[in-house]
Amino acid sequence: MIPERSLDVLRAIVNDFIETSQPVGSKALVERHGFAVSSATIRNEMAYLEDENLIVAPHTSSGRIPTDKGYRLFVDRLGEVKPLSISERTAIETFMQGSADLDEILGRTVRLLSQLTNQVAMVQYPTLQHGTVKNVELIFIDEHQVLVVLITDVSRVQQHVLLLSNPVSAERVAELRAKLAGSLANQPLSAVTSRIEALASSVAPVDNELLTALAAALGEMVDANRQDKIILAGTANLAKSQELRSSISPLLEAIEEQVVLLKLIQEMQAEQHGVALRIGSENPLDEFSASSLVVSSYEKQGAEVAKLGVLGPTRMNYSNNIAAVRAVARYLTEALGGI
Amino acid sequence: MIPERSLDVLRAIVNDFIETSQPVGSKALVERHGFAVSSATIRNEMAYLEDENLIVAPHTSSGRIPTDKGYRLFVDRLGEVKPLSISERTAIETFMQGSADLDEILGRTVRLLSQLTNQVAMVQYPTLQHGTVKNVELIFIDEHQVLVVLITDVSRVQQHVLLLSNPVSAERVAELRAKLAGSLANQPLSAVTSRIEALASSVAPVDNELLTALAAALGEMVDANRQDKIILAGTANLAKSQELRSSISPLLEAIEEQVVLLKLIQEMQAEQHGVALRIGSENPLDEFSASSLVVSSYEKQGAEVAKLGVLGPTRMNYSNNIAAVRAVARYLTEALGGI
DNA sequence: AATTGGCACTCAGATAGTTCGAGTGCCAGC
DNA sequence: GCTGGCACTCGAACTATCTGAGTGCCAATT
Repeated sequence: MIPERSLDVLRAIVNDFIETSQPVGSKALVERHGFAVSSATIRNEMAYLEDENLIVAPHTSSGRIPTDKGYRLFVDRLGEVKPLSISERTAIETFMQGSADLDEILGRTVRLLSQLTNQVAMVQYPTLQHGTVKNVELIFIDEHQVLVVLITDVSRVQQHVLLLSNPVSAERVAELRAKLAGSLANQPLSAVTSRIEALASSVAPVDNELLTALAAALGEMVDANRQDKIILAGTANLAKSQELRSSISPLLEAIEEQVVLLKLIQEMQAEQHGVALRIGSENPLDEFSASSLVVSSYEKQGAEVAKLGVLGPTRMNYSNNIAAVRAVARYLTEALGGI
Repeated sequence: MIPERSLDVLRAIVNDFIETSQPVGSKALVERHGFAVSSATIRNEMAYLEDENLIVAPHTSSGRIPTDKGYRLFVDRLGEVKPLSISERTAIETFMQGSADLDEILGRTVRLLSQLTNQVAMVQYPTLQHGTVKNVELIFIDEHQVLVVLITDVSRVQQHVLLLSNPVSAERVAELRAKLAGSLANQPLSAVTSRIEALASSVAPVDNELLTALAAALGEMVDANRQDKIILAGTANLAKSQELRSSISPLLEAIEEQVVLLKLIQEMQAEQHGVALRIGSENPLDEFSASSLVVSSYEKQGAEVAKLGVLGPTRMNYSNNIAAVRAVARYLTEALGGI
């Protein structure tokens, strides 16, 4: 077990390093934190922490900086998540106010999170494995085009235009719409495919092309719900961070390649505070070995729907960012309750 | 007028500098381009070009690099737009194949353009100042929520959820939908607001909240058509360019701030080759003073709908990029003809 | 009049030496 | 167990020197 005072020293080192981004030395530590011992004693502590791989000296006889393991211990045991300031709180509230549309809410959320943390913020679109159909609409555009709109229970609206080689009449579309609505309303998404198949027998053969196209489109929409896109904000913050500057290009590529990022945040499990963390080399991908991820889930009607979080250098203000991510997730959950 | 040989020298300098990104000297020029004169003569030419502000020496006695004015002269008079290679052509064709959905087409387009040019690519969503309404749909979600769907003549589909404080019945919504469809179908977008006002007198006062909300929502959607969003791809390429590296953060901010970027490309006018160019300091914004923009319009049914282009360092391969932007704009126009 | 060879000159970049000081590790003494 | 003291280390900053690519200019050549 690591003694209490050593932990105090580690905490001080992490805090100072986060603030100054300079390796921190024994003397500065004593001065800034009012330790009741001399710098020599702190040096001994530091030697011990270095043995434990919690801190490291970038070169002989310079101050120490935390290792990933050190940050990990810090967030697990030492960081108090400080509550947001009042101004931050009101910022969140005003930011979230008066938006009804899912796209707009998520857009605001991601910008808000980026502003609060000064990091790259990301918000995943709600996934709906266990969602249900609220409504399906067919809209006649012209005789070769029909618009399908799928509305799910988080007020997510998806649309797709069907292109038909055989002409179809507005009446037929209206007819099919009625059948469809009756058959699919309030069904779980997983049942959509089989329901449509069941419908196939009850419609006139002329409508077969339409129905086939419909089945394919709805299948795709349901799939798209399973693993969906991420929206980003504040990528410029990456370039501001000294430590990520050198590796910024592969990082940008990785986060632009949504699949990678989705997989990454998907497999993160919430720890304490209801927030999931990946620090530096804990990330499976090399591109992320100098970055940390702070991720939380948000909910809609009591069910987890997707994740949001921030990405930044390992030298980030964890207390702040954890608090911000948690708060924003909570506000987003709240905002989604209303739609 | 600038003599022919001086122009040859300028062309050689631009080409070499684009290739090597090193200042180019008189000796290297003679060697690489088989000029039939000695390096001393070339030096005289270079002194002349420098007087004309077409090239500049980063420091006394190093080679020269083109100025923005030099690039401008190059693209206006000296660059042949080389046709794309066959492999590039087929890449475009396969890339564009088999997509029906506007979102998907534009998404593919922007990634394609980024790949072809190795720059940041951007595609603006179609704007519809002069568009017409194809269809308006009201979809009953529950008694406090109604979904409005607006379909315009480029198969652009926009949606918005209305939140109502007073409950509304499905029947009323259906009723209003019928009226709405009759009143708005095939009307120009600009007429939407007045049409809705006209409708106000003919509906029961109970529906007033719905109608007001509807008017607001449609107004916003029409507005959104006027100046709409841009999608980006390949931002990682910014970081790869040596010359933009230092100023990458404000640049990222500027392009993430869509409004700025939209305004910028909006006011660019096509020059020769049907492509608009802004080179370095020709851009009104300081953030862009080290970058060039290559922009083209694309069309839908013979009318310009929006723009696309690339952003990169002033030291970019203009011949290539102009060709790529032009070709992609053409293919996109073609692809949009089908939907 | 244009071109050329020649030459002095400039300056960024590389290499090397020096100094400075923040910071360390360790030890003897409290 | 803590502390003051001290020798030691090494990056950063500064200076000096050298090198070579490249220039500008001029007198000689075509």
